[in-house]
Amino acid sequence: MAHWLMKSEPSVWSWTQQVEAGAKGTFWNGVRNHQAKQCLMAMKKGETAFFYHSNEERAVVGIVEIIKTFYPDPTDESGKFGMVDVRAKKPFKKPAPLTAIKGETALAKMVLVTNSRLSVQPVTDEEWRIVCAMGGL
DNA sequence: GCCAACGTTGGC
DNA sequence: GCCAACGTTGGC
Repeated sequence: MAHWLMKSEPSVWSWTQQVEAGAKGTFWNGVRNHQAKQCLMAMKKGETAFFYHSNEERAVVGIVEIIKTFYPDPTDESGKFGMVDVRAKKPFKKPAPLTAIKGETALAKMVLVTNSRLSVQPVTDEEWRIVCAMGGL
């Protein structure tokens, strides 16, 4: 099963809001980048993704689960992009900050490190395991 | 708030 | 089809 990482600015959509959305979850819209779109399209129901707070916080704060696969984003006028639905699965006991991720040599190839601007990205099994451990899981 | 990195747009 | 200009993202 594949793993992912999804970024959000906490001032726009935060982990707290994701948790409040509950088991029903919410749609993850606003992706307007083809690489990110490819990732969204590759996601399968039941797969898991890190929830990363960008900008103000810069840390992985929890895990979300994909509950609905790729479908068109009604807010995209071009009709090219789409979104998935996610629900909060598990919070990190403590956030795994970007600085810690960058300081770990085994994570040097993480997309978060090599292509910081990509908003939805794949995570390898090993990276998943290490970052979960950082988060106290 | 600044700026580097990247993606997109548009003129040629 | 190339590339300069511009806009956006996100780390610092």
